[in-house]
Amino acid sequence: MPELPEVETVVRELRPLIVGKTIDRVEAIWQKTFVDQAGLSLSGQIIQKIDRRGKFIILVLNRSYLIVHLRMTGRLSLSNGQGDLSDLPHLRCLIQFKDGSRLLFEDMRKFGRIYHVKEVEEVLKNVGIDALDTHLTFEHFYDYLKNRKMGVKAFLMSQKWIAGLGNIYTDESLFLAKIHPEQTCDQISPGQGRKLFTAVQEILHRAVENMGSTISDYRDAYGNPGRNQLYFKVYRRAGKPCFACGALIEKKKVAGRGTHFCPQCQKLRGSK
DNA sequence: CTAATCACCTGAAGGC
DNA sequence: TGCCTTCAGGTGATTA
Repeated sequence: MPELPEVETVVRELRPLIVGKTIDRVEAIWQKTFVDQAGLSLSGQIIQKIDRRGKFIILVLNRSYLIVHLRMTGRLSLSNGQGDLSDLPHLRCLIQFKDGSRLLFEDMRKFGRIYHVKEVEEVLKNVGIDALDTHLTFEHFYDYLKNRKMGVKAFLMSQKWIAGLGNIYTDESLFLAKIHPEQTCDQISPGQGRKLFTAVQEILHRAVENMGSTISDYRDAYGNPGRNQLYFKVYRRAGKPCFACGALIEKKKVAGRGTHFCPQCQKLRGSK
């Protein structure tokens, strides 16, 4: 479900709602959802701030961290504590605050996780720089690309170098940059690389402005869907005409995922 | 190092 | 109506 823009939307919405709240207790309704590796109590700790890196949400507490990953169908929302929890069949974890309100984690498919750790790196050690981090320059980006024999879609999706892109925004970025998803990284020229770098930023910024994309499950912290799906150029448009050239959009499995691209605009290139 | 497959889960959609 | 297969905004482990 959520990629960087959806996670960013949730973080921005939750920030004014939960920063400053004191935790009373955490209840795991589905055991596997909550992974406690901190070895200290959550009770009495105050949420100092809420941040994000890639698709991870980081709650900074006094003496430890809660790190949330929504995976495919996870949702976070704040409840005033009055509602009936039995109305929420997919509730997996609940963070009860001293003021009576609570942060709910619902997740139909049970892939999502909430980690309680003493150090952020315990969870994020293999996660690269955030795709919208202002410290990420083109030179930096191209250094990651240039000697890699991996396909560019797999590279963008991996999270290891650049974090935040998932299946939707990878396909949309590659279309905007006119690069074939199976293009090998080391065959991407500096000029193409520059186009890809700016395409990624443009696609992600626009998606954040549109409060993310909703295909079926994603909802923000208020339960609202995003509207960026209205602007997809290739994602889920297989068999439809390309907006740029009219050729039919293709779909094939690349890097293990359903991948959408225009065979005319995004040609595989053999050399630089 | 890179790619492919499976595993983890539930539910929706399409074919017959 | 119902059964069966496939697919889904993700990622981690394991196997070639």
